[in-house]
Amino acid sequence: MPFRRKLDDSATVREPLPGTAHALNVAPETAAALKLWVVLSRAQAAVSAHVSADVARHGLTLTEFGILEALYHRGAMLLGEVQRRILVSSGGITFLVDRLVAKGLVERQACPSDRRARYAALTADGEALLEQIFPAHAAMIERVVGALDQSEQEQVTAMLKRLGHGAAAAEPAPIELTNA
Amino acid sequence: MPFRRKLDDSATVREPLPGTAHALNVAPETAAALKLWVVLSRAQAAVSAHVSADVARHGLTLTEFGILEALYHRGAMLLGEVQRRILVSSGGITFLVDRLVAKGLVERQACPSDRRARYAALTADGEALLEQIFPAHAAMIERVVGALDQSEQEQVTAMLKRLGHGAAAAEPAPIELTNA
DNA sequence: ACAGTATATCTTAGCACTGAGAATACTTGA
DNA sequence: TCAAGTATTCTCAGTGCTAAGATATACTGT
Repeated sequence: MPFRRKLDDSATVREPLPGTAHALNVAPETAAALKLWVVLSRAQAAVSAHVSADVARHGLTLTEFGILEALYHRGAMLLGEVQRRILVSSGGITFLVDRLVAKGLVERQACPSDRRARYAALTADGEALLEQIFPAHAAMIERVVGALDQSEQEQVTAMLKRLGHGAAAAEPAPIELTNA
Repeated sequence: MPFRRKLDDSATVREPLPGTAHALNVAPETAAALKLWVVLSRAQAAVSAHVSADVARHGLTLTEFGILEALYHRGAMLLGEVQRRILVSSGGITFLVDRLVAKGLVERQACPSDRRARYAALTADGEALLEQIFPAHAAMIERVVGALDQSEQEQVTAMLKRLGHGAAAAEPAPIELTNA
């Protein structure tokens, strides 16, 4: 069910009920910023939809997959490290790891030097699963972002990295995910 | 409570428990695509955190604000139009508009030519609110994306637009939000 | 006219995640 | 040595949204 959105609303003419539209009249630099925000969100959502659908076929959430991927590529990590890397709340990481443990893909391991801390690590099943699905996953992402060629992708990546760091460092209300 | 994250984990040395890290060895074009996806998500999240926090100060969700903004700048719209513009499910738009109606910011209006359809329109209160908060909101976004100068912003916007359209059009599992 | 199909919204159940607080363990300075 | 402060994880209630189905209305071909 590919669902191609129909953009022709030429079907029925429904008087648009004017309802006072306020033309966006702001300085051009403000307009550029606002447009960037909108386009950034839409692009992320569009790619995200594909990635979500892909991992959902294996019964996984995007966030769950993010954890598995992190553990696969970096090995066992403390829950707090995973949390910061995946950008979820402290409650969220507990919940997510619980779920992955229930699925038999991840296990908790005690930290020998700090008894408060716990490691999350892939089980053999988890490793096997990632080994199996990662290549197709990567290929799919490559295809979905294929509207840009590799050098364009690298350009955008570099700029978005600056943008992201700038935003994260910008004055009030940076990413507030932990609660301690 | 600005919460500056401490990135020095030099405090305690906790043996990293190797745990079989799998080096990401893929073709460079695949690596570029994967990195783009990660950076795109992080940048979006970083900006989103600011925008969310900003609208939350007025008791609004990001999505709610999106609806108000759309109605402010384009005038009354059919629920379905708002839905496609804001990218929420059909159930979601009903719920969101209900909430905005309860807050007195939006009202439903019958469509004279199609009795199934309803318009969403700002109330006088809704208009007043947006008139009051929009300028500061726009200024805040301008500041948050300020790591890029205007011409860089325009470049990124153009590329992200292509990326987003490409992704939305890419073969299986495009954005699937309605349920008909 | 009328059946069949498509469209627009609403209803209901449920899920993924957040936020605040709590329990425990580590660290540091007096 | 111990009190105060910090770090790490967990608990639990609440929130914002999605998905699937229901209902009502409109369109289309015969």
